Amino acid sequence: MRDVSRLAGVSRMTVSRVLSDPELVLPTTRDKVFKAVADLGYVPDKTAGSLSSRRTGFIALMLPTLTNANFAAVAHGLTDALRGADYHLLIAYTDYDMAEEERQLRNLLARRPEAIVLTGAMHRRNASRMLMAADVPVVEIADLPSQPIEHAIGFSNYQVGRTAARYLLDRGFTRIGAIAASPEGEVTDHRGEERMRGFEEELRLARRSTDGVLRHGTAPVSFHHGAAAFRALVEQQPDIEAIFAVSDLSAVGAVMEAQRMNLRIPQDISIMGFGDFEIGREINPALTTIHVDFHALGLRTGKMLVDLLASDATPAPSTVDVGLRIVERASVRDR
Amino acid sequence: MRDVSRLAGVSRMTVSRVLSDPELVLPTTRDKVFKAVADLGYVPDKTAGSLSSRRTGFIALMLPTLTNANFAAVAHGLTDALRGADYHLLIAYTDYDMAEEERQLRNLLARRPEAIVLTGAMHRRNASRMLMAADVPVVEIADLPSQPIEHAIGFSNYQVGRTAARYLLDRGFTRIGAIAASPEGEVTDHRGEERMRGFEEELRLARRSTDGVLRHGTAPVSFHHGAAAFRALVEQQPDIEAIFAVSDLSAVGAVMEAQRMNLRIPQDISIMGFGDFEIGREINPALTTIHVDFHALGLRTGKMLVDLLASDATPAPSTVDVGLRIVERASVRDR
DNA sequence: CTGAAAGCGCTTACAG
DNA sequence: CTGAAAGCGCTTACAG
Repeated sequence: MRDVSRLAGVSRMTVSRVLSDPELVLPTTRDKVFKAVADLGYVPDKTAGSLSSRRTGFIALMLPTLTNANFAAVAHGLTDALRGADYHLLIAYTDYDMAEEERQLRNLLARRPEAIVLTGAMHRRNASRMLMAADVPVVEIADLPSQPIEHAIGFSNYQVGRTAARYLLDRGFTRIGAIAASPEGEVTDHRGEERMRGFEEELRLARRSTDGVLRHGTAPVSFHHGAAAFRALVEQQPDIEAIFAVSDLSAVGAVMEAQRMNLRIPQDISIMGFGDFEIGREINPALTTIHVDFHALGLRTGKMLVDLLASDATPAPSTVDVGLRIVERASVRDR
Repeated sequence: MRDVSRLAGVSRMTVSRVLSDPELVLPTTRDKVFKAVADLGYVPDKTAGSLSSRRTGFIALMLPTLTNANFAAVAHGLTDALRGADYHLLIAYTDYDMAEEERQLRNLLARRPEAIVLTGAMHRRNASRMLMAADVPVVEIADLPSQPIEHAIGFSNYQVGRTAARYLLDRGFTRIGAIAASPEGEVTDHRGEERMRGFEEELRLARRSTDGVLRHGTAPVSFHHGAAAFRALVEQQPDIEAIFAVSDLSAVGAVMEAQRMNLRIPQDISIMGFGDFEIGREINPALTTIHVDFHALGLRTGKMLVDLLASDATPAPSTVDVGLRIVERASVRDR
């Protein structure tokens, strides 16, 4: 910046002004500065700017993984909302590991983000404490927590499970099952487990057996996991009629495994998933699923953040349920 | 930090030392400081530290998208290599948009990353200039450029295309096609187009017709894109025997569309893809594809960076070809 | 082993 | 409309 100011023949203060709010400066001065900036290829140092202005322009985003299309959609939505607002996303992912969440959070905090966005509901005691002490807006997304730290935008995974079970019950099935990862593994898919809890609860309320609800293998779920869990379930419960998979990923794997086992979907077994992944629309039969608009969730979070950060007031904590929607396709029939 | 030093009864300098290299400080002093840090929940401000030490600890990573499992694998690999090395990835994605690449690069540069990693080969003039002027190591990944800016770790998409065509020719097919997005769209998939170029070249060298090489629809490719392109190609060239899709995503879409059209894979048409995505292993028939180890690519990049940043010397630019490998599964047969 | 001084490259808050 | 001074929260480079 010193070089720029020398070349333009103005003070460093004037360079700073031209770069942050050109309107404040006389056009002739302004142009000299722009020319010097261009000639030198000068890019201002935001680290110094952040320290000085006490505004880093960082928004921290912590997700379990980037490999999941729905979480990626959240990141895209957030980016879209933030575009033009001059915030930079600081992305971290935990690989579904709570200890890693804590470690990452500390790293993130050291960068002094102006807001923190993370998947909600499950945090270690220490992580929660750090979050509360952070003194910046915290938004928990995706999973709606029973006790939000501050703001929350998401949906209830428990309701996903109940909705799925209700849907299958309404189709007239009586022998209903579900597949998910075992919560005993090295990593736990808390969101999937919540869906299972809701699913089982709805079955119990309908006085149906939960014997077909199978926790199998380790998280995170995948196509392959779904295939293996499906086979295990069908071997255990040969007369099962309808299955809910906690993710479209495992549901698609289940459909593929069914083909290999010469089971017809949905004539022999109905299958539904969760998440409305693109692949579910393309397979044969197309997958019935539960849809949550993750991109919109990210967008909404971003917009809320922009408003929040623009105002001086500290608004009351808010919780927004973005809801969910059953997408009926061909993989579930009426009994 | 001032609060910590007061509480511990030492100078701020001592606090700084305890936090960066505890060995330098007497155990009794050290413990007082640790206690004060814990009591206050103090997290050092890296923005200030960066400015002062002239080391931000940021490594910039710019990718076309986060939604692609292979690019996500690169990011994971990089993270894995950097774990413990106390670097923080600053991730940006361009959505396959060259203008956005330039904009993002400027944002990234303002954060003073200590190294820049980005997908190679295609950059705007301005972006290239900024990269050369950046005065930090630049690593181009995935796509091996003909004229690397500095370091490069990746593979040749042109070779992918040639390898695919060679493989199908060796199986004895004569009526061979390919599907990709049209480069005329709003965004261009340069990598896919390179694969197509290599594919066409190999066909030409074998004196085969390239009439079955179809560019259809807009990038980025997807399951749905593959389904549509496959249908279009088969309608144009009903006697096509074997097809290369520039991505497993479109290849899987093609297999699904074939099922809907009652075409048997591979008895009626053979299909192969690129990228070895998980879904390709699960579908029926399993997909023959070309595999590149993207996680290893990310790992290798990260390790190279750690070495590079640890040494004072400026090593000569290096180019590493990680190669590729055909994975034979059931979707291609011998003619 | 510990601390006082200077400074990183900006912006804030004044002053003129 | 422009500039000189002070300071953001750390680390570097000395000194003792």
